[in-house]
Amino acid sequence: MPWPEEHKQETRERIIDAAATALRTKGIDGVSIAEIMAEAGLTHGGFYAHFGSKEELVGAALRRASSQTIGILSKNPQIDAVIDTYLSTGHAAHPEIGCPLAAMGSELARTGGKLREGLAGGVAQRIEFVRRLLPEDQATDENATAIVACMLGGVLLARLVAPEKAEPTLSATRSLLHRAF
Amino acid sequence: MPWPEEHKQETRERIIDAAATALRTKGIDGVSIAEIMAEAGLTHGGFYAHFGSKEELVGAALRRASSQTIGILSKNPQIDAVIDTYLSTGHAAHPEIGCPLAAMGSELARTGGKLREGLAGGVAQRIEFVRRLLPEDQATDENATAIVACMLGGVLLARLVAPEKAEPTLSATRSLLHRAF
DNA sequence: TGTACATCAGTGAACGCGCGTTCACTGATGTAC
DNA sequence: TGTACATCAGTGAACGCGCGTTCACTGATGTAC
Repeated sequence: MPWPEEHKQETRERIIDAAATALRTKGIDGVSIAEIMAEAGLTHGGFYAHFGSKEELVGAALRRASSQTIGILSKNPQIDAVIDTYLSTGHAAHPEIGCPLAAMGSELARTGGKLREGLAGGVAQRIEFVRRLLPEDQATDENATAIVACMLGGVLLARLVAPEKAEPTLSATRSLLHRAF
Repeated sequence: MPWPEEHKQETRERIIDAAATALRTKGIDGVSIAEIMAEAGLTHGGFYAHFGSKEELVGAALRRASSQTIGILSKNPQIDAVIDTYLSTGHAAHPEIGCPLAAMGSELARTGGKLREGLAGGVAQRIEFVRRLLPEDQATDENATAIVACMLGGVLLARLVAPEKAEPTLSATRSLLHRAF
């Protein structure tokens, strides 16, 4: 083989990373393949040597972004810390490295096909992650689901209000969740 | 004047209504001016006699959709009823007649300019609406904000999970909010 | 060790297509005589 | 009352443009001798 075995795989990873960032910044329709490839240091023509379609890349980037988010939240595996990290000013201000559901949720809710399936799996994983952090007598699917929903809504709303209202919005949602659990 | 005074205004209203529905169904980038005009029974060429740009129409449609949502929620002006109506299966299943923040939230969070300003106003109105419904000792901006955030997140998450998990997701969020207020 | 070669990751021009926007035109309407 | 007219809401062809996708080609690389 004329090229090092892992070379193509590394390029693929670089494209996925670029896509994971760009998609969360500009949305699925807001970013072009050419833009993502340029970000990865390539030209757009080579794209289809790595992925069958834009949708396939979006799926891979979504999984990557989900893993990153759970990874960050896992650094402090306590329910209060997870709530505070997710509902932090930093997260609200930086969708490009944050939760893909908060960054692209309403677009994702509209998609069908393979994207949809991967999505449901990612959400289930997220809920399970939260459930395991709850005290034993509260560790239900129901409670974990409600927490994930409220965290998601808190960050999304913080991004929708006027900038000076972002932190109060996050704080209000944190208070509600801390009071409830 | 060769045409009845109110004729053009009525056409404009029809376009806004068509846009308010189409945008919530397919998103801002997912729907074209031609599509909206056809839905209103017109051809695309006439669009610019009514609006200066697509963005201007989106702004008008957003205000329309927000009013519709508050209108529906106002039918039962009690906090428990509002929570149950917003977090209902019907709302989750019908974004096209529901809350525009839940239907287009992540796209809207990315917009700038005039759309952004109108948005912040709409959200503030929503929070104020909820605050007035709270019992006097709880009627704070903070509490109302947290409730709006959680309702928004609950519906969005219900649309992201597998269909059979939608109702449990809504129910879990309703429980949390009823317990907290 | 040095060179010719086969491989294939990446390049860049090109393709149809649908979009937002523009504009010359049409034809339904109320008004003036 | 009937007719010619001015108005302007709406039509439909056309425009640039950027998109996802395709494909013939290039050139950097490891291998065989």
